[in-house]
Amino acid sequence: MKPSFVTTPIYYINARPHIGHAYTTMLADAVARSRRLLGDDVFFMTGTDEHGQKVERAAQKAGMKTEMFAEQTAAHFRQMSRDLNISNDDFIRTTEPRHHRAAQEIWRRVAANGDIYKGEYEGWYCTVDEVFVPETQLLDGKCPTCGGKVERLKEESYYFRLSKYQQPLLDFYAANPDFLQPAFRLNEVRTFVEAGLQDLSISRTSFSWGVPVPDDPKHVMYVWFDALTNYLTVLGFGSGDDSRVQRFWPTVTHLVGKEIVRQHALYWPAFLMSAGLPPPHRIVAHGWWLMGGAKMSKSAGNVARYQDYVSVFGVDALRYFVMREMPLGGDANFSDEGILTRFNADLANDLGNLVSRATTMVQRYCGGVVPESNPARRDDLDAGLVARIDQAIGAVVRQFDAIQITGALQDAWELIRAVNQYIVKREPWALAKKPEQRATLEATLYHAADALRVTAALIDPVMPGAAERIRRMLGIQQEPWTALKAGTLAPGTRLGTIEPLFPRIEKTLEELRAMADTETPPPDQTPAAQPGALASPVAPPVVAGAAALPPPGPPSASAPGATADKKGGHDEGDVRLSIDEFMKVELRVAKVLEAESVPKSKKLIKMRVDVGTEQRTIVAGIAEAYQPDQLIGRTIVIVANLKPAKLMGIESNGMVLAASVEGGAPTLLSVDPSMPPGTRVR
RNA sequence: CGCGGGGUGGAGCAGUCCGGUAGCUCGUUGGGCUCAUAACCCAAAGGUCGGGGGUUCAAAUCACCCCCCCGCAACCA
Repeated sequence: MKPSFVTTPIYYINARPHIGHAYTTMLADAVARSRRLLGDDVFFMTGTDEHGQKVERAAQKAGMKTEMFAEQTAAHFRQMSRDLNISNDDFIRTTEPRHHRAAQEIWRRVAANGDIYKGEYEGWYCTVDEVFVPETQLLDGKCPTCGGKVERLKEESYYFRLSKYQQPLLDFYAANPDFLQPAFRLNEVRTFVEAGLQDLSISRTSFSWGVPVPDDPKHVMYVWFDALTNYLTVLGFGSGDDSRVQRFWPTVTHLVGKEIVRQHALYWPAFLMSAGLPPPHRIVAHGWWLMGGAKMSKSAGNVARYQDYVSVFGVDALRYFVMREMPLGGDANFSDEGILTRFNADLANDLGNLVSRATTMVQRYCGGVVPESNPARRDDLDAGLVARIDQAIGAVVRQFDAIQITGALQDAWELIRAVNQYIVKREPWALAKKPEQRATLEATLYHAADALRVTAALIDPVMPGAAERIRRMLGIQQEPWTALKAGTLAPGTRLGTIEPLFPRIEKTLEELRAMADTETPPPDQTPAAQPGALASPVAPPVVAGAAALPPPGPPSASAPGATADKKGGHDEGDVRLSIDEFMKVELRVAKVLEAESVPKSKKLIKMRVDVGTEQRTIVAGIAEAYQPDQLIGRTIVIVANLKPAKLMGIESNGMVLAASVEGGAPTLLSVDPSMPPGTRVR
């Protein structure tokens, strides 16, 4: 058997899993399942990336031991694999001893090759916040977040000689044009490499939550050096038994989001080359899910939870939707309308209804036993369908092989439509009334059932639950794609219990939206991914509705989502301010004296304003809505006692008040020009 | 000239590399059928392929110019 290693990225545990994580994982699962059906010996992994200062901090903030915190958040990702019916063979956590051993072994090999040297990482360090602050963000030499002092700090750090691999990488790309898909991504990476590579800082001493550097334990490995090696850890690298490394490396398909292409297509091959290992065979970069055309973000309140869609539509339907809707590489829109339409049109009307009508007729006209189709008596219609089935098998398998899952599903659905056409042309319900047509009736039902068998096999990687249910209805077992062809369903097979595969969802979007206002299920409730166990009559909780739906009118855009978020999330109780707290904010009337746009900036306008006692400079992000000339002479409201901030190198002393819809253009607040500058607003 | 993606019937997309009848799903309209989940099947309407000139016998597709969206980066205090 041909070895095939399939990976998701390991997910950083600073956030709960959302639709983006779910997508990568479902995509990888579909790839892994298709490889198995193609006869490959598959090893499929996913996992969590748990090291780094952010995790250490988050744990402190939560008042937990870092180990406990990591354990707890990693569990959400483990749960995600179960919820989504993921067939992973391993789940790696970078905090596991086996991973520490593997990462250290890679380090040693890279070091032995002379590619690691000790240097100094130098930068401005804020002792209060305990972070390095980029030079450009400094304010008067002070920390922009806390206003505290920063000091020039040199931290001892190990460096990886990435620069040495510039030419080897370029040679590798040239020799392996299919290494990264889609192809235009490889162009981007190549351009980046050609621009020249800096050596990479790969250790830190300023925190300790990481993999200790061999022979120098005050250092821990920094970000990607540690994380990327997980792909070898799961193969047993560094464990003393490298049989699986031998077998599966480098026949790997790394599924990644477009935001981490550089790490996988550049750092990772360089690390491997240095360690004397071959680079990975294939990296596949997918795009992002947009919500109502906009990027998902917590502040916009439009982060989709995969759980909501699973609870309303079922795992298979969610898997189908994302695979069908997003062609590889590009971005796509995630919307309630989209998934509802796909569900009813493709799953219920086309596939579900076909299964229903075909099995019902076998039940009714043939006593629930698959009849026979005499090859000698087949006519053109039969032969056409048989050919059509074989053609679909070839096309779908080819598409899966190229990871064109959207196309594979399109081809599978063309078959489904062809079967529906075949049934209508044959009119088995009419044949059943004429005893002399018995043979034709049986042939028709045989071919319809046979087509269902093939359909189940073809959708298996994307909808394993639905595929299995179709097989149970037909009374058959899973079969590999390698032997898949039309006409091999055994006559005499007794059907199982017939059940609706994907019952139509008659609810309107409004009703689905309304559900978004009901309670979120308790996070730990585990409805063990029942394939097709659709929305029970009991309130199927929360479609991310309000959040996911594109705003019909601007003003309410993000509000419902934010509300839902609060309800489902952890509210800290009463967030309202006391009057004293509010009075700390010093709002004052100001008059704009001068205004000019900040060069090279898109949004910023620099203004000189009169605040009564003094004049000061304020930078505001309103250039998309106002010309500088329009501002001069206006009487506006500013926050006068805000800490200064540096924007595009200009220090801003205060903040202009403006109303703005999420993502929309701001409208300045103004007061009657008769109010003198400096007047307090309260 | 910062980097990149995109603009194709009402909606969402494919086609663009390798020029030659503009394709798919949803929606709309009319018809057929009654096995099936008010499903299925057939047919029709609906497009200056963002704009402009250019190359060509022929341009959605190639080269050039322009317009407009959307990301990313640097700047939403």
